[in-house]
Amino acid sequence: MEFVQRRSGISLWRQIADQIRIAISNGEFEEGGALPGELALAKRFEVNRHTVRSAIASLAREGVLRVEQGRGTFIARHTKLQYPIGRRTRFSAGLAGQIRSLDGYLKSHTSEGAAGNVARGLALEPGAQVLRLERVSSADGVPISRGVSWVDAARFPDFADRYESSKSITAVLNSYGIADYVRISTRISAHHADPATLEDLKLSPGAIALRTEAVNAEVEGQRLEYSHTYFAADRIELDIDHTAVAAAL
Amino acid sequence: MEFVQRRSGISLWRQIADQIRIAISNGEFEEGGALPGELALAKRFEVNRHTVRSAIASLAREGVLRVEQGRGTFIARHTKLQYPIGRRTRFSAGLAGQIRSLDGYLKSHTSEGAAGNVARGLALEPGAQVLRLERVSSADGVPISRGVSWVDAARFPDFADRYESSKSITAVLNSYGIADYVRISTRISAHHADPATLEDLKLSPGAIALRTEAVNAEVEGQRLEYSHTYFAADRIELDIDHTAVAAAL
DNA sequence: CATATTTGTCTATTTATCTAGACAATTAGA
DNA sequence: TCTAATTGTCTAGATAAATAGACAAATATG
Repeated sequence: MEFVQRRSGISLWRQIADQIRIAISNGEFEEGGALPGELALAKRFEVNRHTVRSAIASLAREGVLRVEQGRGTFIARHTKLQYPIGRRTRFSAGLAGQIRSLDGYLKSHTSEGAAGNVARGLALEPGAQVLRLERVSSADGVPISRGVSWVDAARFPDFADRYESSKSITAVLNSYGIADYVRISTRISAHHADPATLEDLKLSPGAIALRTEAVNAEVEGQRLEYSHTYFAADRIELDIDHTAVAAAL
Repeated sequence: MEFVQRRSGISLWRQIADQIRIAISNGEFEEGGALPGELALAKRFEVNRHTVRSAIASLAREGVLRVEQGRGTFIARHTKLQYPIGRRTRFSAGLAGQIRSLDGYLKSHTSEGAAGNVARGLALEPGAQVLRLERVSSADGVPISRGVSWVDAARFPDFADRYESSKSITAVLNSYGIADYVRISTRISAHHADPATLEDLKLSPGAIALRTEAVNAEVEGQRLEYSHTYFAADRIELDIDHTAVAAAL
């Protein structure tokens, strides 16, 4: 937590806010503990006190800091959610115990021809008809992920209707007689969030989206679902337990 | 690729550059294909032509775009490296075939008392003496990751010296008589890169670091190495193959 | 209660970013 | 060779970000 660059396209207050956020996330401050004073921070970053105040104000708006006149500035929120990924990944089960409520809504569902990556993921011919479902999930009222899923339209003709009533991929697959499924592959990347993701996850420009590209299949290998999921990187991290994968077999 | 926000702490040219980068990464343009003209982009983003030019100039400096007066602006680079992660993850082997050369250097090595997370990762008592190695790796001359590894100082007293000559964790472990090891867990998160990472990976402020926190152990479970690795998110993505994990058993 | 320390608010100034317009230089094609 | 379309360069002005300083308001402490 030391330097800021000028003329980089990122305002100084934003760079400072990012560094404070990282420091908190690294555990350099206790939850509920005090941040150094505005004058101390201004000296440390070699900027004006007002610039530090802008950074603090933005973190306070996000709920990361709590400011009290005459007393100081305090760390309000600390931890990220942990989303386990493995052969037995299930969206809702993974976060159980970490949050009080998990809800989501189906934002849109359309039928379309499979693009290259979708066709590859589902092992279909390019152009084959697939259903595209877009959903947004929130934990305790805070949006955490935006997901786009594709399934074979021929095999799951009314997938969207069934999803709308159950709100769970697992339940819908069960209703089609699929008792069990496993994840075949997960590809992870990170990007600056695109406008659609910024809006759905209520993020501000420059925020980071952790993206997973995943394929779920029946135990015998028949492809079921291909998905892109965008997580708000400042609210969640992905936890891959290789031993659990082995045990699950 | 549509909107930019003012007063967000991210300059307009930077937001536009990020969105163009995302569009290229999503495959919306052919490699070698032309970007829309500056006037068209200015209209699309509802900004002045000069603002678009700033965005293009920064992407050209990075080597993402190539600008030719009178002709247009073209996509110069396209693909990201793919770094496989699984129970048998090996740093150097994973990128074989994707790049011509892979080299790294040991930036520092020190001895220190194990902090909480390090002690947990290595299953040692907090405060136990551990070696801390910091290394930077480059593929074809472009830095792609910065890693910090910790090992038990009692068990591997001259780990750093051996690493310096072989430049490979696997080789050093072999030299200690450890023929095989497996990855127990990987935790993945994404952050704005901190100043040290920005410098080591030659990134500009606002760039994204994909971070893995990993534990490697002997097949019988004895902990060997705990590490934090920061990847330049615009140059590489992580590829988790759950089936390969199963096969490796 | 007096004092030091903290955050809050105001004004003014400087610096950086963005807009606006004009015209030059290069290229491709009719 | 002429024209249209592209990127390159320059000047000027408007808007936003950052600096500088003064003082108010709230809090904790001796």
